[in-house]
Amino acid sequence: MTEKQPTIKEIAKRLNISISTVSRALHNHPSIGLKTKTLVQQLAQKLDYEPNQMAISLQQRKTFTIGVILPGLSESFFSSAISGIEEVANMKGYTVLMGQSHDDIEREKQLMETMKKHRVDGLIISITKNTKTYEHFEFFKKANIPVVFFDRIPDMTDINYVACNILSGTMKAISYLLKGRHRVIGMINGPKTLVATAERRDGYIQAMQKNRLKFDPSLVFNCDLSKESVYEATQKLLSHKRKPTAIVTFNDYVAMDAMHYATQQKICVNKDLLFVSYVNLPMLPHLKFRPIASVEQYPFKQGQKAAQMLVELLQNKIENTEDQMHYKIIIDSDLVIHG
Amino acid sequence: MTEKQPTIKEIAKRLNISISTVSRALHNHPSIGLKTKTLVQQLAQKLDYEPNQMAISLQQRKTFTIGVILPGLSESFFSSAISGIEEVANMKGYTVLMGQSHDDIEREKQLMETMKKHRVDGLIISITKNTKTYEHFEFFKKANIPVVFFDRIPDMTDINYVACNILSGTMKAISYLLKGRHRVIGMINGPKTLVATAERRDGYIQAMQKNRLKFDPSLVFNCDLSKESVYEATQKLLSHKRKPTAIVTFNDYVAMDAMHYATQQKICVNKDLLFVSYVNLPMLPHLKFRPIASVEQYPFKQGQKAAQMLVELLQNKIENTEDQMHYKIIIDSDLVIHG
DNA sequence: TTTAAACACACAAACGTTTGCGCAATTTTA
DNA sequence: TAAAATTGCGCAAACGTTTGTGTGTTTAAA
Repeated sequence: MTEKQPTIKEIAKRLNISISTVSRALHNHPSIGLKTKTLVQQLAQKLDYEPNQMAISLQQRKTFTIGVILPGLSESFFSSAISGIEEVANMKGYTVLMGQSHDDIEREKQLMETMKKHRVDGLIISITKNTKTYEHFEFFKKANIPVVFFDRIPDMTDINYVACNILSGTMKAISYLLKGRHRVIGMINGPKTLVATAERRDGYIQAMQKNRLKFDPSLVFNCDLSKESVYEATQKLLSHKRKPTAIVTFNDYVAMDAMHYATQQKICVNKDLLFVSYVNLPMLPHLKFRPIASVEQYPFKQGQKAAQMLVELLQNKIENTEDQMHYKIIIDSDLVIHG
Repeated sequence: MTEKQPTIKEIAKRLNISISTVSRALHNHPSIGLKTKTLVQQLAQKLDYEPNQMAISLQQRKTFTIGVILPGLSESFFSSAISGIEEVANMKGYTVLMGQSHDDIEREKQLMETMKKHRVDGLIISITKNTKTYEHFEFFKKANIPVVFFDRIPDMTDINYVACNILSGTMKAISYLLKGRHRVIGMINGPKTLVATAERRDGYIQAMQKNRLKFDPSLVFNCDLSKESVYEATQKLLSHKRKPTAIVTFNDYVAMDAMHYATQQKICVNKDLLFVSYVNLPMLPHLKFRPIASVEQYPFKQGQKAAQMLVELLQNKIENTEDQMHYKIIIDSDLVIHG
């Protein structure tokens, strides 16, 4: 019953040959005779031999494991993203060690410790919406293990990241509304800690400038993505002296909450008040009240890109240890109209 | 720049003491003097020393890692589940190695190989909807690494699993409809490979028996969960000689597809035709057409239970290697009425 | 003062691999 | 036929830990 997992030592003993020969035989090393080679391979097969990755990792100082830290898989954005990551990671021979921060900084730090203990070769991380201090990232830098930031990127220089072009996405969203003759457009933006929040704002501003319209900063409110803060922001917009006919929200969840609140206030959503948001949830077409358009950010593709980037960093690392080069990928977003 | 990660050997050298002393000092071993102990710990702190889990795992023949294989994180059921798993796993000091099978058997097998290579201490798996052969699970059994099946469990004896009481959930669902005077109830069931499919059927039968009503097998159709097959099943039900006034579907996604199809056929969903389903997606209240009730399966809780079970197995393993005991947990489901 | 504990530490083996080097036996070349 | 090259394999070190056993001091008991 309690058979131990077979080792190459075991195989060596049974075949009366040395461990090194077994090792080489299993790797098809040219200096091993065909006869012993097949002998070894057959026995290995028979015993269900599977190399011990721990031993290999120790010896090679490489674990073929990448860490992935995301805020939470419950958001479809992130679950798609991790699928993209996993796909290319596995293709390249890496396994993913996963962790969810649940937007808790302490948890984020703790996860990073675990990842370090487990000697992940690299890390992909989408930071907490509250992360303001970045020392825990410095640790990784010092330890010389590459980090790719993903979607939610910190306000640091000298980092690798892949993100979505929120600015242009926002411009598309605003322009779409402007074409629809909307002149008073509210915005429920995200937490100020996120660069994506700033980008939304900038996009709004630039879109207005491009159309030679004046940007009214009193029309944009920040929220922390909680239902309550969304309600509050919505309320403020609804009672604004310039009553908006359309609102751009940080993402679809925010939009849903805002629409809920507006409906309660007897506002006829999608008639008197339009919403445009981000993420473009797959569920959108099935919703009762839905944003009229949503900025698609291609999370799966972003995940793939991030993983590709990391793998590349992992390979370049061997040659140039002193490189100060940093990869930055910004993928395009598109406005998807749901009519 | 390219500083190597510090090791206890490094610490030992700098302090001119032996490796073993450093190791024990870091573990607060009583046989180390207070002076050296603090000396070591301070230096370790200063160097950002983090023990190399690979070396530890090799030495202890234990990785403190558990594998989790799920069909796909895009379904909120599974993303909740993995959150539950991760929560207790982390609490107990384990890290999770994650993989998605995407309902592909080959991928499932491949993932299990990877997990074996990485010497996970245990495995939690929710099998593919197509998995019919079970040899790859035998490997794990032989290797003596515990497996906990989760939600989608194979039709095997001598396994550990946690699942949801689908039978009673179904009975609740059917009873609810019967109370609403529905007498012709259709069922769009899942793939026959899943036990959960059989349980739904049995639940239907038993609920009818309990109410002294005749069960009509011609009212239940199987589908493979794809949109097309759902449409087909719906079509068959709609053209059934006994036209159903309510349909129980395998899960909310199936319900959504079925409702979509029915709507296209000019059926007034939720008036002429009611739906009841399973999973109880968080999005449900926001949908345009939604099942009138859905069986909540508490995926997060199930995940927690599964992880707890695995951890327990991991601990018992030390003492009784020959135990043939198997844990089975069946958690209750509830019918949530959405009115 | 002698003897026995108690203390604080060092040595070395082991976990399962990979890999540079060495060495004998065989084959090829001169 | 002798020298050189090739073939096929073994030895041993190394990766970073943990831990059983040994050993030299100091302290306490007799």
